[in-house]
Amino acid sequence: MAAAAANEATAAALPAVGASSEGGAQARVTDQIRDAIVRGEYAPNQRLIEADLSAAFSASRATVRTALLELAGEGLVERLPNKGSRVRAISVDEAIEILEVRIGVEGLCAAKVAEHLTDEQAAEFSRLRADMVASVEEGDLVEYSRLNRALDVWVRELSHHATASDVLARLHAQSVRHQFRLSSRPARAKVSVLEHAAIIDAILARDPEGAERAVRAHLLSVIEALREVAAREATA
Amino acid sequence: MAAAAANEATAAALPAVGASSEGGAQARVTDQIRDAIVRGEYAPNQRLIEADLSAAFSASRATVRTALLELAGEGLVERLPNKGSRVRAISVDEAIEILEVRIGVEGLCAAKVAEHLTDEQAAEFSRLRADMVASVEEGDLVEYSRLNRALDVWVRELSHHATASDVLARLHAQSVRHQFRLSSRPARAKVSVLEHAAIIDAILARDPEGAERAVRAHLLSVIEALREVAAREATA
DNA sequence: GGTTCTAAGATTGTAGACAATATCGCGGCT
DNA sequence: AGCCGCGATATTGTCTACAATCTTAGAACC
Repeated sequence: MAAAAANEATAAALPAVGASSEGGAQARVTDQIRDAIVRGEYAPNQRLIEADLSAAFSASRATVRTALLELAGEGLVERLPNKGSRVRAISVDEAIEILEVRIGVEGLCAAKVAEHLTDEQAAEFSRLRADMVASVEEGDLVEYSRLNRALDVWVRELSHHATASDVLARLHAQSVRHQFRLSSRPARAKVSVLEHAAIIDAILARDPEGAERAVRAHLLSVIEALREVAAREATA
Repeated sequence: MAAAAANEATAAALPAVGASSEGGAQARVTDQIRDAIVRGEYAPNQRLIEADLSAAFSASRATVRTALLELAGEGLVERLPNKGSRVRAISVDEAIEILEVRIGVEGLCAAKVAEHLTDEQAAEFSRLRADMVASVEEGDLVEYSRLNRALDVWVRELSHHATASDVLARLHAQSVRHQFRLSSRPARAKVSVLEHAAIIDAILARDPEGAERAVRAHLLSVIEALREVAAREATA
């Protein structure tokens, strides 16, 4: 069941890559390795030996190789020429860099959504907003985390901005591990939900610049929180 | 000479991929195909048949295949499962999308540069600014275009922001063809040089927000120009 | 005449073997 | 004892052959 949830999350994060249901050994192995990395089954910096993966997933080395190339393109795997592949480790500094880039790109998406919002979409956003507030009040952090991702995905989708979506999908996939560290802190959720509400409010008000500002404020806050957590961990 | 210039531009745009000088057939073929695409030797949407490329570059099909995977990761090649690869065509709409994303990311880079500017860097930027103005006054469009790219690369480098640099490199590689359409218009250069000067001025003033605004203004202007050119071409 | 089935051709996907390269440990030398 | 070179091993890079899949052309049929 946990595996199914992880699968779902990954599929939602990278819809462009291709349906994971079928399409030959190629896509299957790629998806399996990706899931294993995202779920943490393979640790950061762990070497990914083609022969081992080949045996583990019962596919030829050529297939595994193709999968690794693909994942390298997504930024999940690092390939050192003649030295092999390994799980790319994202340091806290890199995670912050990713968030900084997301400010601009996600801000753009939010602005686009605010600009072209239909009434039905507005209703959906209102509902999502209410659900997020409720989940935090009830202390249901996993539900809140789920809604969180849903908001991200919606904004991406409704922006109808393929380029931005691609960039965000790639960045998001890389920083899944760090997202996780924050999402489990109740105090963090209380702050975060207000910021998310502000984003939705700006979108509902059909205010592109306001949405952009709200996204920026939220991500800056996430950066700050990440810095704090990192500092605390360093001293501990 | 034109070929050498194109080569240089590509190498500068994607320094992370690896030195093109050596490193096995792998990198060589990848670079050759990339150059061929960027230079327009292979037209957009043209099919890239592995066997053909294999013969053309005297490498095995596996090597070509790996190269195509790599290029797909860079967004230059489109891979349709079981149907082959082709040169990815960037429509005007997509080019505009790319520019919109660049607003945020390049703005971030410019802000970072403005924030951490050293005196030597400031001197270099001043010189570049003067050179740009001079090249436009003399009507030397190819020189101006070169300085243009130099400014972009410098800002990326000096931002010390690996994530943003990667994203920008990828986006830039895809839109080379459209850049080209604008750079050859003298009227455009006269406007563009003012905007570039404004960006440099903000950086020299060590004003991060100003730099971000200047970048945004410039790229919005580029978008507008691209729309105009596209509209003119459509009616013609 | 048009449509659909079929078969041949073209092209990609997969597999396994071999070559090239890097890594690591051991023995000899200083 | 420490360092350097050298060989053994592990791993990736490359090649060739074969299988699967898609595309296209032609013939049979309605």
